[in-house]
Amino acid sequence: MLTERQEVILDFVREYQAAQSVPPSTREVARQFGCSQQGAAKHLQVLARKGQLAKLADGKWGLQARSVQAHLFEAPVYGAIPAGLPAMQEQEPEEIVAIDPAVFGVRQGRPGHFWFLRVTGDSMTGANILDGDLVALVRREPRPGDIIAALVDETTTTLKRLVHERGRALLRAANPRYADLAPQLLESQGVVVGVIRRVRAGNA
Amino acid sequence: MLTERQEVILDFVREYQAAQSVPPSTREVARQFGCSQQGAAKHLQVLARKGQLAKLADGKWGLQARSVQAHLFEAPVYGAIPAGLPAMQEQEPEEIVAIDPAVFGVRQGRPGHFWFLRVTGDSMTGANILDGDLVALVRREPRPGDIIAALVDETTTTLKRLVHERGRALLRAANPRYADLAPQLLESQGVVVGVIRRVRAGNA
DNA sequence: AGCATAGGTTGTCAGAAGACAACCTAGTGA
DNA sequence: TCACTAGGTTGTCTTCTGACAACCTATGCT
Repeated sequence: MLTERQEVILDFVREYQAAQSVPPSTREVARQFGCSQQGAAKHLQVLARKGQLAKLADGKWGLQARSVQAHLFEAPVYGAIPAGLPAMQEQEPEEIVAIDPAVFGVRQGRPGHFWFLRVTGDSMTGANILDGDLVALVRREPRPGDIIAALVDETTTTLKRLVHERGRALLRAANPRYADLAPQLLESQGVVVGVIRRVRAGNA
Repeated sequence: MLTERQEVILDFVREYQAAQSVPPSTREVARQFGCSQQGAAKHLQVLARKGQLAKLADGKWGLQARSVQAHLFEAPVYGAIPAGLPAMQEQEPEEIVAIDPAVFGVRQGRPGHFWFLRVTGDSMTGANILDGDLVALVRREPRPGDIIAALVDETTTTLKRLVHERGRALLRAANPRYADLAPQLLESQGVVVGVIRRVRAGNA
């Protein structure tokens, strides 16, 4: 639908508006892309015609506050983090949710600091975390008692509680059907700070 | 800290910016309050000096995008709704959370349509809703199987599942220790669409 | 009495904004 | 070949913006 050129210009407007709280002027867009004011103005008009931008109250071309803000509070949702932490940045999130991290007591951090994992399986039902739930995670050093997203076998991510017993670190599921794990190398991808569950009509 | 006059002007700027995505000009503020442009300009400068507003990239006085947006996605959290539904609007929320209702499959609605209730007690632990959780509710007609915030005795709000048995509507707790309720007059304040739980470090 | 603060006024000005007109150049499909 | 679109150019114009200067008037504190 959008050409490449239009795409990058739209991105610029988005970022500018998120940072400056005010859409860029046509001349600023022009300066950024090394073209004339009219060139930029035409692009913005085209983007507006295609529904990506709107003419705001003061005549400027920009995004509605709703759209800008959606990009400010958004946190990525992953289905699983197959490889190590560095790969997280590169991996495409399954979904994006817009929520203020402060709800979970997390101050706005760098990207990659706060993220969500969609829970699969019933290993944490004892901690009232169900299949399909979204768990909020932060990147920080896990403490005993924390529920963490742990990387085992370097392939899959599982949610387990970190416990210390007889001086050893163990991963314990909150479900008696699962045995403890005593990994050689314990890699934590994040510590659970919250749970979000969508309740559908009339489910059990 | 702020005078009355400054308070209402700040409110106007906030609302204007949330609606228009762009801060009002000094003249628009002046027009709104029936004073001169310079009168408005002075107020805005004072508000900026007091840290409530900032001078934005294009010279306008307005709020940062972060602040505007916080007011867009926010939903009220109530501890309990003592009186009937109409009173909800008037009651002061216990807290405000910023979250996109779309996370729970709710399209942005009128104010009062989407709200949160802080759960007290253990009557819904069987449905994995714990004491201290935030449940997201929407105002809509409840269907059998829904968990609803029900008003009983016209004083307190309780969370119960709506079930139909032998043609009668019952309120059933998700905890065997509580008996079913068969109220004469069933008033639903909202239907649960989601749960938010803040998980603290190392809790059980 | 003296002085700072909140709130207000009128007039004027320079700068920056978007818009318009007119024209150029590839590429693409009928 | 013709028409349409994407992308680009240079001028020029009007309108709106925030800012400045200068001054007025309460209130309230010292």
